[in-house]
Amino acid sequence: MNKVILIGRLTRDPELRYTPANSVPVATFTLAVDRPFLNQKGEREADFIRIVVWRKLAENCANNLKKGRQVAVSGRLQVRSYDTPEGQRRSVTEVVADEVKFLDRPKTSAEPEFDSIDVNMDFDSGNDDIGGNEVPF
Amino acid sequence: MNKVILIGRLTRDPELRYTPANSVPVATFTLAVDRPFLNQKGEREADFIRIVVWRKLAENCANNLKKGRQVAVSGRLQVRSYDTPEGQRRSVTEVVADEVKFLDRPKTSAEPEFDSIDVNMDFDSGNDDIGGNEVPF
Amino acid sequence: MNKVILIGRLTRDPELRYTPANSVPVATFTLAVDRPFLNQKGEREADFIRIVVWRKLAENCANNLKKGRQVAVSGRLQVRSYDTPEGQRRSVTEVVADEVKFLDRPKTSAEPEFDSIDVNMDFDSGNDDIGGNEVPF
Amino acid sequence: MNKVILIGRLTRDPELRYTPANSVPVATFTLAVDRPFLNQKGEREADFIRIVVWRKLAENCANNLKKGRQVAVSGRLQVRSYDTPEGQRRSVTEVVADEVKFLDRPKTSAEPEFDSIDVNMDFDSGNDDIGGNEVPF
DNA sequence: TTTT
DNA sequence: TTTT
Repeated sequence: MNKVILIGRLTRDPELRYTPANSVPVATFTLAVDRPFLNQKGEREADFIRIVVWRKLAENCANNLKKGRQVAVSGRLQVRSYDTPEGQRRSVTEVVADEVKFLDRPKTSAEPEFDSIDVNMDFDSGNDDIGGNEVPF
Repeated sequence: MNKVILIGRLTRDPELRYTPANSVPVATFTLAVDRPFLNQKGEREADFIRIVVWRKLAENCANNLKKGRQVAVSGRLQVRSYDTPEGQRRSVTEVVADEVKFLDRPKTSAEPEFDSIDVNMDFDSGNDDIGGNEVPF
Repeated sequence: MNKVILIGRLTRDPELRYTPANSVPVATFTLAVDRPFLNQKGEREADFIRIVVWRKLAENCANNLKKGRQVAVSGRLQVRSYDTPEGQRRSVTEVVADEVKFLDRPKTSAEPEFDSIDVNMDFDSGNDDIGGNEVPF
Repeated sequence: MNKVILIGRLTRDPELRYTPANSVPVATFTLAVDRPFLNQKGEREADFIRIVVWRKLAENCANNLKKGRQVAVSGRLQVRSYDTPEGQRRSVTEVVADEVKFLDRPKTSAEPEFDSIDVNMDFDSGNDDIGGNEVPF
C-alpha cells in the first residue's frame, strides 16, 4: 500500500512531454505544500514536491493548471534511481498522481472571462490505466 | 494537507540518533514498498522510501523493529534541501511518520521465544509533539 | 490504522455544543462529497458524511465555517452504537476530524470586507488531544 | 476527494452475492479496527466498519479471506440511503474498497498446507472498473 | 452480531 | 434534511 494525498499550489506552469516510444502524454509540476508548523524564526515553510501525471490526466493538467493554482492530488510515492553522466547514483522522489482536483483559480491571475473551466471538476479520476515509468524523462 | 500511508518492509535495522542540541531521539529507516504492477520484464519492483520518526516513537521503533519486518506507516512527506561540501544544492525526500503499526515478525527470523512483543500494538500514535527537522542529521 | 481524507461542502452551518460533564466543545456538520462518477441517469450524486470535531478545532469551525463552504478534512472513521428509546440497536458512522483546511469562501456570500480570515489556514492540526466520545450528543 | 485507509480484522467470513440484473460479483464483510486510545474503563475498543468490494476483487476476497484475518483496505466512504418497509428513512455507511492487501493468516487457523496463497499479494488493485451501487443488496 |  |  502506497498512498499520498497533498493540497498545495503549483510553483510553475506544468510541463507536458510525450514518451519517445509510444507518445504517451506525461505532465510534471511541483507543488508547494505548506508545513503544518512554523520554523524556528516563526516563518511558514513549504515542501516542494514533484508530481507526475500520465495520459489524459496529463493533458487536462497541462491545459488547465497554471502557476499559483491550488490543487488536491492523490497518488503513490515513487523513487526512481538513475546514474549521472559523471557515474554517480542519484534518485528522484515524486508523486505519481491518479487524481487531481482543481480547487481555485490563482488570485493574481488576469484570466480572460471566456475561460470557463469548472473550478471544482474532477478530471479522469482513477479509471485510467496509469503506466509505470517506462521511460526516463 | 500532506498525508502519506505506506505498508512495506525495513531494508535494514533502524538507526537511532539524538539531536546535538537537545538530545531529542530520532530514528531513521528505509521501507521497501512493493509497486502495484510488474515492470517490463515481468518482475516486481519496490520503492525504497526513507522514514524518519521522533521522540518516543523513535525509541520504540529502534527497540522493536528489525530488518525485514513489515510495518504500516502514516505521516507527511518532507523535502529537505542542503548544500554538499562541493557547493551543490541537493535534496532528500522522506516521510516524517507520526504513526507506525507493527504488522508481523520477519519470516526468516530466529527470534528467541522470550521476546514477547505484541505484534500488532500501536506505538505512540500521534499524541506526541513531533517537531520539525530542527537539526541536520 | 484508520484514516479518512475528504473534500466537500457543508450542507448547513456547523452546530457547536459542549459536553455536559466537562464543557468540552464539540462541533458537528455534514459534508456533501461528490461521487467520482455519474449515476445511471447521468446525474452527479454526493455522499453526505457527518463530521465531528473537538475542542479548539470545534470552536474554529463553528466561528468560521458556513453552509456551502468547501473544506478538506482528515481524521478517523468512527461507528457509535446506541439504543433507541424503542429499544432498537442503531449506529451512527461519522468522521472524527483532527484537521480541517478551509478551501474557499462560498461564491454567493455577501460577506463584509472586514472579515479577514485567511482562507487557507490550518486550524489546530492534530496536536490537540482529541478525546473519544465520552458523552452521547 | 474521498479516501479511506483501514487496517483491521474480519469479524466473520465475507459474503459473496451477485447483482440480479448483471450478475456482477459483490462481496461484503465487516472489519474490526482498533481505536487508538483506551476507553474510560481502560479497555481497548474497536470500530466495526462495513466493507464492500466489487467484481474480481470481490471473488478474491470471498475465496481467500476468513474471519479473524488481518487486512489493509483502501477505498472511498459511501452513504446509501433507503426506506424501511415501515416507511422510515435509514442510511448505511460503508467503505467501497478498490484495494485489499492481505496481511497475515489467522493464528488459530488449521489451514491445509496446500493452500498456497501469497499472504502479501495485492489483488486487482485499482485497475478494475468499480461500479456504483446499481442495486440494493 | 462482532476481530486479535 | 442536504452542498456547489
